Amino acid sequence: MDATGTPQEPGTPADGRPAAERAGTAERVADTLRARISEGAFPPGSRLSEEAVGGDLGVSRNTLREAFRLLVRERLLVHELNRGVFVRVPTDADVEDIHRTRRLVESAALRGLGRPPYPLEGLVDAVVDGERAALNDDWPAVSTANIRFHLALVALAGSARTDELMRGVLAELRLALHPVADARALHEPYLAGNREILAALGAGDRDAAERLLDRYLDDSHAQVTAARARHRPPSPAD
Amino acid sequence: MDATGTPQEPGTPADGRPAAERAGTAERVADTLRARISEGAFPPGSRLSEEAVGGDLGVSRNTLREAFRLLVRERLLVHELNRGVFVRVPTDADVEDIHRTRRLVESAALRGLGRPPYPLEGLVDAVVDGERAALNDDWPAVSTANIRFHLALVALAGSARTDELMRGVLAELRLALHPVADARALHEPYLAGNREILAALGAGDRDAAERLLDRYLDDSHAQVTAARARHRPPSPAD
DNA sequence: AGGTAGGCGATTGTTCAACAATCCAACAAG
DNA sequence: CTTGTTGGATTGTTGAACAATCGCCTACCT
Repeated sequence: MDATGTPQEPGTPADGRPAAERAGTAERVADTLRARISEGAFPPGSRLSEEAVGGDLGVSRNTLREAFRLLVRERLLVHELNRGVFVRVPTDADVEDIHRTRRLVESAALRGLGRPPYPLEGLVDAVVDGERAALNDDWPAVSTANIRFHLALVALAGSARTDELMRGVLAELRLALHPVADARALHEPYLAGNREILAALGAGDRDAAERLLDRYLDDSHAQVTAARARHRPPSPAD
Repeated sequence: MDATGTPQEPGTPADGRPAAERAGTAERVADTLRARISEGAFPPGSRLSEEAVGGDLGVSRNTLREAFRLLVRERLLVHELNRGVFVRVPTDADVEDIHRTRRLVESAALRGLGRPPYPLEGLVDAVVDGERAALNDDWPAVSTANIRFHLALVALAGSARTDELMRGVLAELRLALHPVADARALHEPYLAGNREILAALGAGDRDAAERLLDRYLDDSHAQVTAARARHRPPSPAD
């Protein structure tokens, strides 16, 4: 009946969340919804009806509403009183704020590094995965690997709270990128960029890495904004 | 019956949250609980019974549970499955991570400043309020002003997401500080420190401000940790 | 014809009551 | 003293009910 509906158990929620303690139904539902949103099953702007989603996932309205609250707080959903919850539609101002935050945090993570060598395993893995995905023309996977690269970069600062901030911000960025179809032109350039940053860090040259990162963020912001403008629904004013 | 219970409407939630859109019952309950926790009505470690709190505030269990989820996500409460929600008891590791985050973000906020002059109104207000509160021996208010000072400092970076991170982190810090009774020894030294930082910024000397801030954070971490150790329940291992 | 008030269906907001699952402390048995 | 059991209390989750609100459609009035 509800073949796709029963919320399967994501041993580890696949997004990297530690899942410190046993999960209740609400958080499992939230995990499921988070995954569906980020993979585009619910495009930005779409409404999530309590009845429809609840029936689909096989949970009651009350439990579902608890899950909604969680996702609203992570800015994946917005809640309009008496109108329901919608998948967030990030604005250009959001994209700008996201990049401001990234610049602040990622730069600071590099600047705070001590003396080399640095523990770069996470970065290496992300770069390798990204390049492999590119060979397979799997551009969503390239995007995921890119996000993992920057998460690993922030992880060098060694702060759980900062990591979580970044996880949220990058999830938002993915949301902002969703309407862009041809992910290739958008993600391909950064494969080389990430490898360069990694190489600089491997050589112990923190300052060079910071300069590269700064350029990366400038490029990213410009590219993302341009791509979004290109893919904006044709101006409805005729 | 529930004289103190009825959740009054906090026009603006007093904590500085913008309250972008109309608030539902759950978020109002969350605001009330947040206030009560930060003012110590619910000390860290205490359990929040659904029945008791729900009856006190005059809301149903379901609505209350929605509010609980919100506060769990901001790390003010912890949720143990089938056991209920408890006011968070920050560990020394938490205090360390909090300071790591503060150092990362606050330093980056200063470093990202452009050319002087800087918009320092928020910082000035916080310093003035703090000094006035000190004259009145109102040390909790001094603590609040100190938090406002550092929030204003981060606000110089101009990122809403960063501001929100900091709001949460500083609320956690207040929680970690709660068991410490004599707030005076803890907060008094920072009055002068904050004024120094403000003076450096007023003079346009960003680097000096950064050095002062760094020293402040070192001091703060050491002092907070020491004070917490002093006020820890006598070690039960004999 | 056109704008407006009002009605109506659908959805959310909130509460209530019920039952299952789990925990915990007290107690009984070995 | 340890172990197992039992029973009460609390949370987890559901389903149903009703109020409040929204958006649309229609009928009415000018």
